[in-house]
Amino acid sequence: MDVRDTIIDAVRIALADLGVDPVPAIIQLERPANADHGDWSTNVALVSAKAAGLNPRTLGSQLVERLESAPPTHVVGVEVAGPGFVNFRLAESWLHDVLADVVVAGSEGWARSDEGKGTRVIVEFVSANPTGPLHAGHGRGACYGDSIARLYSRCGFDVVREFYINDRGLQMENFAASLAARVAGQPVPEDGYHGQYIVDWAAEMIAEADATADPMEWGYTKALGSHRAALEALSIHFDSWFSERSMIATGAIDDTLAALWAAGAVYEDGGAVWLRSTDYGDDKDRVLVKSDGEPTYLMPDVAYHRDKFDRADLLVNVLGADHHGYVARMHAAMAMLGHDPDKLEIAITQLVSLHRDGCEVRLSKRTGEMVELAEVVEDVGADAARFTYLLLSVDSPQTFDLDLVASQVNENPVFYVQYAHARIHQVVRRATDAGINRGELSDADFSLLCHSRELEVLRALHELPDVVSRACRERAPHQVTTWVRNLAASFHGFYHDCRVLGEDVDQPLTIARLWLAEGTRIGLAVALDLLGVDAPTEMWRDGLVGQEHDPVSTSY
RNA sequence: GCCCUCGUAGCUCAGUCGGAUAGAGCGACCGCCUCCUAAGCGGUAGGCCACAGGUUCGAUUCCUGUCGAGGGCGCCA
Repeated sequence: MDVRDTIIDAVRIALADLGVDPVPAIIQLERPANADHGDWSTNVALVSAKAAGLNPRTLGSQLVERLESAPPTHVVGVEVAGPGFVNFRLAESWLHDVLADVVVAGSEGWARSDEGKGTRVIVEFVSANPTGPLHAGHGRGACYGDSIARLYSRCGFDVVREFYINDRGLQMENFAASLAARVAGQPVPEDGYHGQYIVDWAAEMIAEADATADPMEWGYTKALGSHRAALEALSIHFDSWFSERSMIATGAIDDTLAALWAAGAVYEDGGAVWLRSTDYGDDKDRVLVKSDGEPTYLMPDVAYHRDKFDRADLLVNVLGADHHGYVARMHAAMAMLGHDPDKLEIAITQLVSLHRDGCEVRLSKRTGEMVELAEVVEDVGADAARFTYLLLSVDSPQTFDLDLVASQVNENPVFYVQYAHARIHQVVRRATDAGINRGELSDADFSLLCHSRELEVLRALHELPDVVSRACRERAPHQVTTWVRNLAASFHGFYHDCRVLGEDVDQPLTIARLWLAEGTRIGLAVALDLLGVDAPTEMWRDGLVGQEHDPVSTSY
């Protein structure tokens, strides 16, 4: 049982004994910023003062009296402070119990939960049109979407990663026309795609000497292949690629339109079919079928989401901020089809702006100015790219300075974290060489871990389950990034100040510290896995290769 | 004009489910390798948490407004 639950239960009983009615449903217990305020603190006396008919300080004092008479496990001090906070001081033994919990759970079990209770969730992300390569901006949504999928999995959801392919419509036609024009040696149409890649792909098409190839089909295959390759380079794998065209074949689009008519959700005006999205808070009604009889992008999209609701309990879409306007209309459409719009969660990522040579590069396939995602990954490496994309909250716009990132690859915080992991493996190897093994958990004496550096690492490890749970709930993988940087910092501090091996370290302490390293390894492994970043067992900086090390392993 | 996100140290950003003295990295300055990888550790300097009101015992955090930045407002996607 987590020490917090023990304390909260004791507080609840004490409040009831004092006649506080009602006892608050939620009793907040938090770790004070200031160590002088103890290990854990509750504001319950401030919150419940009115219900108790006492001033907060008095209620706090009475609580302290009660709690001191029968202190919960690990609690060695209770006091009232400030305006009425009740602060708990704990014996270090509570952190030693945490370490035991961590190593018993292992990297499979620690910070894994059942919160999702098997809820089926489809995370749809990237979903870039197959009209050109992915650019650096797509990388953010790609890494973000994959990481929240990992978080959902770890929290007990049943997750499908899905890529929706807009493989028909006006943009596809423009793309095909652009490709065809280049193949024929003619200028690209005004509203076509003007990127260099069109030139390159046209040349490839000619080189393949398949004159009969349909530019749309050839280009579609080419673009999708390039998407897969770029994502693969980031270790992002989709479980499902859902084709817009497939819904024409299955009749899903027609069925959906019929369902909308039946629900009174649409009307005809000026030869077009409109969705009554204003009934559900949208700015204006939206066209589903154009007056020329062609569907807009929205029509198949509505059908697609209807299909997803047949397959899952919760839909999560990752979209760039430039698609924000889409939220209200899709919620409206789902509500009108009888689905709970709250089960369609749309995560908006603020845009990535790219700088190269000191200038901003606008990312647009249509104008042709772009930096390919594959190029970024090649330049900085998959781990640095992923970590960088997941460094910030997606609510903040991100500036990616290619020159800076490329020149400072070795200063990327990802290496700081990975190095902590590599150090752990290194010290274990050294211990093994010296004939020292952690042995059985039950033989270790964790009470020897009382250095402030050691306790700091243990406190960080204790936080991980909460961090993961919250990061999942808030769909905020950057919280994991922040946490793992902090764990790495605590570990490096420990490693610097506390020697694990050596003649001046008693064997029981060495053993206890090896277990601490193992606990840290588990924390790093769990967090890095959630971020999709490798946890290398060794890293050697160029030029620092020791003679006992194989130069081949210099890049981890 | 309306909608979304944001405004925190010189720079890039955490923190904000309301809590006690607001943090990190980079940059600047000063230190630490006879010792498990110095890809490491420590110290100093640096803040009207954009501004103004409101709610509260308590606001950087919640609400309203103002200013500023980015994005959106198409029978494109």
